[in-house]
Order: sequence, then C-alpha cells, then structure tokens
Amino acid sequence: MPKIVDKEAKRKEILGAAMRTFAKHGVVQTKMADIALAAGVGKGTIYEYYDSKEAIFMDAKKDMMMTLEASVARRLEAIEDPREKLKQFALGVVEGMEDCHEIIQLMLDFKTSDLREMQLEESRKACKQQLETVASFIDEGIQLGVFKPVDSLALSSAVLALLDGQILQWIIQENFSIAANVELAIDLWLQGLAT
Amino acid sequence: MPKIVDKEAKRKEILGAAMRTFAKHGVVQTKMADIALAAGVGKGTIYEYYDSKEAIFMDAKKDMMMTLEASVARRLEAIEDPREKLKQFALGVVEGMEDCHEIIQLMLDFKTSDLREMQLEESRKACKQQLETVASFIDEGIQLGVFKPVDSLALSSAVLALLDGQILQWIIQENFSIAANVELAIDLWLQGLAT
Amino acid sequence: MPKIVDKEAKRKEILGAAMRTFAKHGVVQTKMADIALAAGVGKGTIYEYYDSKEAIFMDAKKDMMMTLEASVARRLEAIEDPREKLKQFALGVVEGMEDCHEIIQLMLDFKTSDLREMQLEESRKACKQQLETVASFIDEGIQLGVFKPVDSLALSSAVLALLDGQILQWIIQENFSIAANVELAIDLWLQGLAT
Amino acid sequence: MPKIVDKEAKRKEILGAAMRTFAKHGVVQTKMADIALAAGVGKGTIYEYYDSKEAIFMDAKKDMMMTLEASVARRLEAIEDPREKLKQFALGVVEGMEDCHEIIQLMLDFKTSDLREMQLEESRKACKQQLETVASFIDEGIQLGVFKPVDSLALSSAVLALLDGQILQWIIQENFSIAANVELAIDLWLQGLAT
DNA sequence: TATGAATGAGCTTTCATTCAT
DNA sequence: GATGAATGAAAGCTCATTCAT
Repeated sequence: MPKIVDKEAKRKEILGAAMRTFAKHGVVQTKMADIALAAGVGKGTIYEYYDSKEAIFMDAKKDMMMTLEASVARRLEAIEDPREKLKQFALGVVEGMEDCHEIIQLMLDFKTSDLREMQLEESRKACKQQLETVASFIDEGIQLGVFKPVDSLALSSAVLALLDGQILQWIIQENFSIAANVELAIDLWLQGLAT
Repeated sequence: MPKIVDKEAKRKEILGAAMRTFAKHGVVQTKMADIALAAGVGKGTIYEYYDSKEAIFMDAKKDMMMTLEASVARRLEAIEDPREKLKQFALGVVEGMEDCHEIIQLMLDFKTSDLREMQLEESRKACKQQLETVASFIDEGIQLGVFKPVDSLALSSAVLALLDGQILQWIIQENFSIAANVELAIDLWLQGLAT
Repeated sequence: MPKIVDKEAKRKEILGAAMRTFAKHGVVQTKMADIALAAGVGKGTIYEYYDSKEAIFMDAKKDMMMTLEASVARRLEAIEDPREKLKQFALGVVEGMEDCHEIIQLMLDFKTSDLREMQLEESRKACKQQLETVASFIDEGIQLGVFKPVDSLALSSAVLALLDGQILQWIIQENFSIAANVELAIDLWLQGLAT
Repeated sequence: MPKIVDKEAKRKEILGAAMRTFAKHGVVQTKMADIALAAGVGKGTIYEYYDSKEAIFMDAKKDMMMTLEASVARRLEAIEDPREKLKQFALGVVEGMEDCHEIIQLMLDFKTSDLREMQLEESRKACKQQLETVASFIDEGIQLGVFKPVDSLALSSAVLALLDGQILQWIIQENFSIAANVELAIDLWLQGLAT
C-alpha cells in the first residue's frame, strides 16, 4: 500500500491550487493548465485525482460549504438564547468569508458556471437546509415569547439574503467590515422582533 | 431600394433574445448561435447590430440598469416620510426584478464574466451611488428624530445587501415572493429603528 | 434602349474604384463594401455590373495590360533600329507604371491572390508573348550584325525580369527613377552586345 | 513521463510544411488546417509551436532570408575580382532559389499579405543593405579601373531587379535555367562596363 | 505514477453574395 | 435598376481531455 496518505495530500494540494485560481480569475477563465501550474504538477496529473474540471469545481464547493458549516457550528455550541443563536449564526457565516477574501469570488461562480443546471438542485437543497436552521431559531424565539410572531421562513430568507448580499457587496467595495454591518442589521431586527 | 427595416427595433429584438438567453443559460454558455436562433435571425445578422458578444452584454447591462432605476424613481415620487422612502426604494428594486425573472440571472453574470476587471470599477461606482441614496433616507430619518442614531452607511449597505441576496436566493428557490420577504424585513428594521 | 451609355460608364467607375482600392490595400484586404463605398454605389449594385469580386479583378488586370501595351506600342511606332526598339520597349513598360504608382501594387496581387491557379495559364501566355516580342528585337539585331550572337530568348527573359524587378523594387523603395535605372541597364547591355 | 519530443525538430517540420503550403497555394489561401495536414499533425498542435499564422509566416521569412544569405556568403568567400564578385553574388542569390522552387512563391507573399505595412519597413532595410553590397562591388571595380565610371547605386538596383524579376518569371514559366539567364545578363553587363 | 505533447470539437467573427423591396 | 439587410460557410484560435512514454 504505497503512498496512500500522499495521494490524499496531493489531492488537497490540487484542490487548494484550484480554489485559489478559481477565486482569483473565475472558474471559466481558469484553465486546467493554470491549476496545474499553481499546484506545481503536470497537467495530466490532475486527472489522476479528478475526473474533470467540473469534478474539481464540485469538490471546491463541498469544501467551502464544510468550512462554513464548521465555522457556524463552532459559534453555536452551547448557546441557548435564540437571539444569540441568530446573531452567532450570521457572524459565523461571515467569519469564514472575511478571513479568505479570495474564496468569496468563488461563491459567485457556483451560480454562474456551465454547471448551473447541475448545481441548482444541490444548491436548492443546501439553501433549504440553511433556511430551516435559521427559521428554527426564530420559531424557538417565538415559542419562548421573546420574539413577536412573524413568518419565520420569510425572515429566515431575509437573514440569509443579507449575508449573501453583504458578501457580494464586499467583493465590489471591500472597504468595510462585513461583520460590523451584519451585527448592526441583526441587532436592529432583534429590536424590531422584541416583544 | 433595399428592404426597409427599423434598425432600432431590430436591435431591441436581438437584445431581448440575447438577454433571455443570457439569463437562462448564463453569458459564457450562451453562444452567438443561440442568440441568433432565439432572435430568429442568422448568425451574421447579429453583427449588423452589435460589434461583438461583449457589446451585447454591455447593452444588456445598461438596459437592465435603466429599467431598475425607472422602477425605483416611480416609487419614490412624492414620498416624504423617510420610513416610506426606505421601504419603497427596496420594493422598487425588487419590483423590476420579479416581473422579469430571467433578467435576474443576468445580474450575476455581470460580476463573473471575463469583463470582471472592466466591470468592477463601474459596479463600484453604481453601488456607491445606491449606498448613498439609501443612506440619505436614513440620515433624514435620524435628523427628523424618527430613527435612532445609527451608522447610516452600514445600514444602507445592509439594505442593499438584503435586496441583492433575496434576488440571488430567488434564482435558486423561486417559490416565494421577494416583495413580501423584503417588506417584512424592512418593517422589522423600521421598528427596530423607531425612537 | 435607356441608359446604354450610362451602364458602360458606371462599370468603368466601379472598375476604377476597385483598382484604386485594390492598389491601396491589396486585393485580399479589399472588401466588396470598400469598393462600393469608393464607387459611391450600393454593395448590391456592383453585382449588376460584375458577377463576382474575381470578375472585377480579372477586368482590372485586363485593363492594366491594355494600358501597358498601348504605352509600349506608341513608343515603338516607326522605330527601325533594333537597339532603339529594345530601349523604347523597356521605357514604354516603365512609363505606364511610374505615372501611376498605385497600380503597381496591384500587379503583385495578380500573382498571389486566390486566383493564382486560374491566372497562371493566362500569365504564362502573356509572358511568353512579351518574351517573343523582345527576343524578336534581339534576333533582328543579330541578323543585322549590330548584336553579337547570343541566346535571344534568355536575354529577352533578362530584359523583362529587369523591368518587373525594378517595379517591384520601386514599391519598396520609391525614391528613385525607374526609367533612369532601366536606361542605364539597357545601355550597358547594348554596349556589351555591340559588335 | 510524457512523450519525449525534440521540440525544435518538430517546429522545423511544421515550418517546412507551412512553407511548402504557403508556396504552393499562397499565404492567404493557406489555412491552418492545410498546414496541419501537410505536417501530419492536428490543427491544435501547430499552436504548441507557433502563436499564430502570422508567427509562422514571420519565421518562414526569416528562414528564407538566412538560407539566401548563407548561399551568397559561401559564393563570395575568397573572391577578389569585383567582376567575379558581382557574378557570384547574383548566382548565389539564384542558387538558393533554384534548389527550392516552392519557396520562391513565398517571397511574393511577403509583400502582399495583411502584413504589408509591418513588413515594408523591414523589407526596405533589407533591400537597402543588398543595394549597398552590390554597389560596393561596382565602386570597387571603378576604383580599380576595370569598370567604366557609372552610377553604381543605379546599376546595383538593376542587378537586384534582374534577380527578383527572373525569380518571378520562373514562377510563371519554370522551363528555363535562372542561373544561365542571369549569367548571360551579368556577363553582358560586365562587357558593357569593361574599360 | 506522472507527464506534457497531441488533439479536435467548438467558439467568435468576417464577408462575398443573395434577394426582397 | 439599385439597394443594403440578411446570411452562413469558413476562418483562426482555445483548451479540456487523452494517452504514449
């Protein structure tokens, strides 16, 4: 069994190179040759680890999602107050991003590449799950009587939209703190929700 | 005498076909042949009206921006209350979109095509102007004493982010009313802002 | 019978426009639209007078050849001395050219365009005839004893080559008198030939 | 490890195929596909070795010029007599050509392609240098008293014109020996020049 | 296993020619 | 007769993928 560890490490290296390049120049503009160069391997070698450019793209997406989820999960550990849950969820999503500006650009490409059709169903599912997570925080608050009764799914959608939108805007403007903006916006919502 | 054609009308027709196709399949994936097919003309004909695919793209962008601005301006006419201004601005942006689902997808492509570099500066400017418009509504509210004092630019950023994010989400989920979500979110903010 | 004269005049106009444009930008680079513009007619109109771009090209060639032959014939009228015939032939060829620099460029295109295959046989014939004309002058000189016996066809070839070559060179350098060069060269040959 | 290929050798192969095809059908008429076919490679492969059709063209030109210069230099080695220099120069130019008939046609295209503008200055320089080389032989002869005093630059121009013209003619007629014609013509000039 | 030379489908764009008016 | 809007074949070039080594 030679080099089992090596293989996985190399795949990660290639993935990393791909993500960096995707993020910097866009998925479509990134050539397999660019990834190979960035990863310090031959063009052909990539195909030992991934079946296609699309497969790399998929893996990149999965990787980013997992990073994000981990960031959020860490924040939510041992929090009880639904108001705090809402806030920490939002800041957790944002945290992963602000650390790694390049990756954000990548997110956009997830929705615009050739792969759109294929991605859509998957995105829908991921999105729906997030919607329900946030909605559950709101429902909890309503149940506990700390939130006014509102359409929790609609507000959940707005919360997620805020986050996506801030990230998008950050790509364009850069010169502000997403976290601060998000905190202000969430706080205002919480005040509006307060019973 | 040659065929008499309303060149401007035909250009609009081609632009429409292009926008629909861009929106459905993405700018990069859209081939000139697809546009030609959608417009019911020959491939070569497109070049009688546009110099390049990029030129069509630019025109599509301009067209969409103008539609949007008109929609917003209509809403804001004769409104005095800064709370109402904020709300109507948001609904105005959303309105243009919801009427024409296809066009929304196009918005994303404005940020991911080869043109990224070129577009960025322009986007930055447009974005900044919108930011200031919304911030002016908030400042006004603060001045009038109907809003608590807050970082108006930060909140303005959040408002716009909400709108972009909802549009993005709508592309993925489709099965909800952007307007309703936005109205709920804005109303909550207004309550949170209330003195 | 309306406009019979007009038609021929218009054809000439188009031909002239074509020749000017061919000469300035090269046959391949010249678009039918350019010719139309230069001729002040519509693109379609050209096809009322010529079947194709190739047909215009052919006609341009024929026209130039005739001009050349006329120029030579005028020079040769009433000359008896074979030495003088040789010289006046050469100067006659050159004369037509030096007056109309643009047309020279055209000559090159006669040998390099798509039409090469078709043109070749025709060129061969025209060339052969010129060769024989010049050879006849030399033979005459030999017969009369004013020229040493030489391979008249070979020298004829050289004479024509000198002319073509000088024209070619003129396109590149421009800053000299073809006629002066040719006269010097021919005179030296005549001296070398003298018995 | 990838296929081991002598890239330089392959480039030469492609260049050769291109030159043959250029020569047979003209630069403009030659499609990349034709070159690929002639070289026995795929269309894409050419672009591994050359950036564009124009780049191939440029390289072809350079290659031909170098062949020519080498042929001339070999002939001129260790010759003292200016008369002999003149003759060997001419035969040297012709020699390179006659060995490789196909390449000659290519020479014409150097002056007629889209590149005309770009090439012109370069051609002018190359031409001027040749002019001066030949003129120097003539001046030397005059100095030594073996040539009558003549306009050496004008005669130099004629000599080069003769060579170009003979080559041109050879493309059309083919059925004669350029070298023999050139030798006859030069010999006659030498006799005319003799003091 | 790793490579990069080779490939060709597929892209945007051009332009001679057609033809409805 | 005159026109120019419409066209599509054909060009140069790109790049994900394959595969001999």
